[in-house]
Amino acid sequence: MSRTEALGYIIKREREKRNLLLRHVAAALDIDQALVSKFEHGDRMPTKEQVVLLANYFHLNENDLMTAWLADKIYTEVQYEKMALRAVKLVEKKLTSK
Amino acid sequence: MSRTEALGYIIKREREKRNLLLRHVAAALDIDQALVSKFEHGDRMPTKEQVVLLANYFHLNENDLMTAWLADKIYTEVQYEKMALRAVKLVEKKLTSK
DNA sequence: CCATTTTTGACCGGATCAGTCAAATAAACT
DNA sequence: AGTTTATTTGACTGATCCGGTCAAAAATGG
Repeated sequence: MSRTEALGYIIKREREKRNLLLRHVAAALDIDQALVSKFEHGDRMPTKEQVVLLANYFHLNENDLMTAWLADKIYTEVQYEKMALRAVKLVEKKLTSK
Repeated sequence: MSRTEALGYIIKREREKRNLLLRHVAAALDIDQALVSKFEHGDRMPTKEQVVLLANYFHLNENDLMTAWLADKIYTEVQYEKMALRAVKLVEKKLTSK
């Protein structure tokens, strides 16, 4: 139970919109349905490959979903850090000038 | 040999400025001197506790060094990702509105 | 050269994390 | 109510990641 996950919200919303069961998504990714549930709740992160599969399966823009996934990973890493915002801004600067 | 590390540059510069040997820093942190060398080259990351020790040892601002350390960790995670910049900006937004 | 310092590679142990299974809980339907 | 189906949760596992060490190799410099 973590609940900070953008990707989780996205795929859960999409799944419910299409009236699909966890089992269906799980079959498409060839994983346990419990794992899909955990993706949606953010207590397991999908692999990069699974993000691509999820995007295809739900007909979502791959770059958008990948961005959400990456952002979740970063956020998880820095969320309790006092210097989080400064660090993120520093990285942004570095990426921009690359 | 990675060379993207801000923290590594900082402590190496500081160490040389004060004419200290790796062995001295290593003793202060109670670790192998090889590890300190790797910190400087960015192929091992110090722990959070070690960052504090390094800041104290070199009389550097702890928040500054911690920021560099965090930024290095983030950058390492996203540097080869196409969506890195978008993700980082998203995290920044989330941190700002927290 | 020789002594000292730094760097590098191989390896180890612990932590982390995706993944599974089964039990527990929650929805949904009759 | 009870029953079935769907979801969530916890415990556990195996593989990968990463801090750390040691010793050898490569620099540095006197």
